[in-house]
Amino acid sequence: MYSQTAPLAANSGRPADVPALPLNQVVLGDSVREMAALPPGSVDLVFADPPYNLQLGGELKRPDESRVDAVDDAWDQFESFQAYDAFTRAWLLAARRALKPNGTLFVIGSYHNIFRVGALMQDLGFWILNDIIWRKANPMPNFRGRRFTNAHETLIWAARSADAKYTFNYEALKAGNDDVQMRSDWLFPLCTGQERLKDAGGRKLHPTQKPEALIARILLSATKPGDVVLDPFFGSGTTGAVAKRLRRSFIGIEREEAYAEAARTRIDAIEPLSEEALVAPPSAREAPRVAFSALVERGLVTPGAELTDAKGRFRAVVRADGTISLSGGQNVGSIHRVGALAQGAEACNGWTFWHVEQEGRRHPIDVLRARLRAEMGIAAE
Amino acid sequence: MYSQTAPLAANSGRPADVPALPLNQVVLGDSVREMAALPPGSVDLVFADPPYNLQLGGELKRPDESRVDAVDDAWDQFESFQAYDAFTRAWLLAARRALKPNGTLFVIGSYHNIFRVGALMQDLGFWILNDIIWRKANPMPNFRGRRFTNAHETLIWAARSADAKYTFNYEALKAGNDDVQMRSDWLFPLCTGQERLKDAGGRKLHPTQKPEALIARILLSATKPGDVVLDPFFGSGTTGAVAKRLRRSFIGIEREEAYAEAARTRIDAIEPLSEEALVAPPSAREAPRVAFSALVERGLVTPGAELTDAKGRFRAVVRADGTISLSGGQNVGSIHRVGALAQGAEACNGWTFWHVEQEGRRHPIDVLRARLRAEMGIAAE
DNA sequence: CCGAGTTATGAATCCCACA
DNA sequence: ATGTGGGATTCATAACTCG
Repeated sequence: MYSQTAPLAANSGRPADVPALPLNQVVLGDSVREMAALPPGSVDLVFADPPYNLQLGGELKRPDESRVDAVDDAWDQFESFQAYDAFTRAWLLAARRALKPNGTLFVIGSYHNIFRVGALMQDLGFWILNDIIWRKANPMPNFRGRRFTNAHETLIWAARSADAKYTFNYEALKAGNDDVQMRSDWLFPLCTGQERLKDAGGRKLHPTQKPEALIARILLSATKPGDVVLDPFFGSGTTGAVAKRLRRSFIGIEREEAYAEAARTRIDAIEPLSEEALVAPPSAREAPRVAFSALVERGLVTPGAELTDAKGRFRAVVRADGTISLSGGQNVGSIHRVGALAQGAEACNGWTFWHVEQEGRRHPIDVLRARLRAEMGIAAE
Repeated sequence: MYSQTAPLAANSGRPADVPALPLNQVVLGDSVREMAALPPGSVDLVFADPPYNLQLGGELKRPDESRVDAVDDAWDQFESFQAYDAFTRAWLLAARRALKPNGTLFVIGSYHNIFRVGALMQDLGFWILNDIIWRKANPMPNFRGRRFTNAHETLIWAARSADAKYTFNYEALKAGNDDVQMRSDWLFPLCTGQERLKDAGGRKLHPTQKPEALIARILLSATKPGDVVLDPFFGSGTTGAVAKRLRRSFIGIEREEAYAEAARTRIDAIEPLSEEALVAPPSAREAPRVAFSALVERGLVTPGAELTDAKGRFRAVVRADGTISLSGGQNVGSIHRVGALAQGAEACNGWTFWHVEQEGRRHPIDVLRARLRAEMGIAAE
């Protein structure tokens, strides 16, 4: 198919009764059955993005009355937790069989399914190395204001067994991360824009296409060039596209012909990176965003403290939850809103409007924010 | 102990055979037994930081450090996990019994135990609302360089059942977060420095003392002042200290006398915040209902007045009974229904959709409602 | 061509008081 | 318990429109 460092080695020297690996192919079929057809102990990494079993109720609308396009596909419907567990157990066992003794497994999921998956992994003897958080830079908001914005997904990284000598490219990751260790929380945007595959009607081809950057981080962390990556829920083929670009081999299993075909076309168009390009590029850092409540929580401002504007005309009291209340009224809200209310303005930057008196001097609360940012330093991203 | 909004109410009016709540006390004893001794349906929130390295009858090893022969490996793990699951199931059931029907539960854990806890919670009927990531600003590095820096812990927030009407202080959290929704990833530093309790020898008193800021975020999110918070693994008493400061009641259960005693001393020294620093900011949801007809009756809008949408595309006339009629048709109904009809939408918030022109300016009728609410508020005093 | 304004959308377990 | 209807609710990003 395309030049690889070691694809042939993976198939050479096998006995006549052991099937060949379908390297760099999209296999149409059931995950468990097709994994069972692979030679045991033959893949270096499994990346699995199984159905999440979302259990959605009715339809959900945005405040502007537009309808949220829910994941209501048949493949995400399970009768019960018991049925989901049986499904999970079956594919985990098949994946474990396909893994080399020193291979590792990544699974991604949400709170709907990840706890069940993780517990079953432990039951089956997988050895968890890390849980990893994909922090979404641009998650969908919670439209009804009834929960925290669901702004992350969870990955579990596990070795086939506790004593495995697994691959972890520690030095490369650290070098690409401004020379500090790669943490267990990763920040990436959703897969949108040009990267998102569209069908003939211009609609998204697959409801849950993952960003290539996320898969790239995984392959760069836990595989070497030429390694074999198995994805039993191939979908739109992101794993294959990234594997080809990073000069890894892949095996994709996908049940739906439409997805499999789209994935083949997608992967064919990929040009593998040059050998020397396969070093992790340094990641850029962002200015940390700090909320006023963080200042209160951290004790840089104490609840009950008084805020004033620069000239001392308006006064407000800091509350424990990070809101403030305007003196002489019952107006309570954010530093920005209350600042706007005080002035009768439509908007206000509370960070520069409000001041605190500390150590005999009055200074804007923005100074405290700067101090907190400095304290948080590297970790804030 | 200290002034609370409602501690007495929680114990009043109970039948003679129902035990009193040990409010604002540290109970020395076993979590499951002491929770079973509480009256059922009596607490608003449970915060649990369960151990994951229990030595149950010598059977259970630390999940992350057990080094056993490969031969016994799987069996031993199974035994260990089974014991841990039994322990988890027992305390989750006891906590569920102690919770009010609309109460919620927070559990914190790491990849060693959180998957088992989460799966069991689902099995027992808890309804997961969010999983929340505590991102550590200053995590301990991975010294061996064999894994990602373990830079977070996971919290699970769950209601007692799927149909519960749980407390979530959405508006306050948003206002304290620069007016954007609070996300599921929270950044806090570890508990260090002055906050960290020390024993007589100057060593840390408790191995897993949580930062007060983390607990404060939880209580401010999911409880009201005066609510009862139960912590079955009280340890150094962080939950009690934060509850007292935020004027919530607490019940702490701790097995080890040394921790219980240290917690009591710690909590006694806490001074509750002022009421002003804690009163909930007004939320639109909880604002007193004002009917549009009340505006007409009070003369803030006169019958016959014309309403338009923001851009003047739709017009309606106000009727004496508080209904409106769409111009150019015979549609009559509430401001909401007619607004929906005008746009061909399923629903519409008439308060923000319809505008009136008064004193030469066009503003939403919600402004008039706010004015009436203010008048009523003054009249009520 | 550029900038401002508008529209579209993403793995979502998303209301609640009252009759 | 079930149905009805008032009315509360969104953030980041990309694409598109228009002047």
